[in-house]
Amino acid sequence: MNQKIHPESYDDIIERNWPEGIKKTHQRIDIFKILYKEDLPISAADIYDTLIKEHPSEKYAFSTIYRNLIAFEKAGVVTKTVSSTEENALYELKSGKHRHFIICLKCHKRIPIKTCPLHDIMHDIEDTVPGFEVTGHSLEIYGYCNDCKSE
Amino acid sequence: MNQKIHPESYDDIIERNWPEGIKKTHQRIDIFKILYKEDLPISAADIYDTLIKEHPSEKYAFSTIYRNLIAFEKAGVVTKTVSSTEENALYELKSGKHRHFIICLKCHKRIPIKTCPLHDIMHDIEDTVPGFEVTGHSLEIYGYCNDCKSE
DNA sequence: TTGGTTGCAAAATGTTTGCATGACC
DNA sequence: GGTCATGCAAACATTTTGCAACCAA
Repeated sequence: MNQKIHPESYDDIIERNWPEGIKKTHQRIDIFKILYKEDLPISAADIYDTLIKEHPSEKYAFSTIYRNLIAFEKAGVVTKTVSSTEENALYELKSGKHRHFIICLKCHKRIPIKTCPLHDIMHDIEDTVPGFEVTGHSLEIYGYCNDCKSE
Repeated sequence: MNQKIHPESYDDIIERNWPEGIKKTHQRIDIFKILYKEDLPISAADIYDTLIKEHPSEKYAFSTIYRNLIAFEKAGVVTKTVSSTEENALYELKSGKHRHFIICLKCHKRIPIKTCPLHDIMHDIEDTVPGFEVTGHSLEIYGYCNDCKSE
């Protein structure tokens, strides 16, 4: 979602991706843009910091950020995740593509992996618990990245 | 770890499984027994409730529980997990066996699955990010259990 | 005896909520 | 203009920390 295809203004992008039934306020547009530009899961605090950095004259309340992340999530355009390497929740724009991360336990860098290792075996998993209807999964791979493993 | 092989007192079990370098206090022994008997990941609040139910005359502080869970974790006998279906951390005794759960999104029941779907493909995952040294992973399967899916 | 552990209270953290003001359609 | 969203402050829940009293080794 972060590849530049054509010179296209953010206004157009927002226009095409804006969720149904969510009123456009400048705060919501600002938050949406940050999520769009970031492409990686980020925390509410990250969003707040970016907001005040990009719009020093504006005011933003944490409650606004949280309320809107919840609103975006309910509208189906944002995914919330918790991770053992982070002490607070992370949010990302739902891009359509199913994605997992390989995460460095030292520097907490998150690298998306191209394919889902579980894609071909989801049915087998469902069979392991009779009557259970599987709808999804979460997966994180841990270890040490090239920069951190030497120490 | 919860199968009954021989009549064996908890004292013996504690004795054989007690971590190195951790002083035995009755609080720690009580917490350890609860984790041993429970076998599923439980929260600090669950442990507290069980403690005061099983030992109504004793006093326990949450700080003691948290401090000792951290101590057990550092000593390598307890695993802490965070989950998107729970708003607080869960703790379980490290049983040696690698385990994942299939979790109902409605009733939050956690059912261990017998095998690790990633077991045979961990090397492939490591190859997807050059230079990364994979040490572990977390996986949770979500859906609706037999009792909840009908509604 | 003595250093580690406990209970208590208070602090810290991340997140949510109540409410009056303000902004979007 | 009416309704919904915002900022602020306070509430909230979980977890952490400081400290004096206590207990296990």
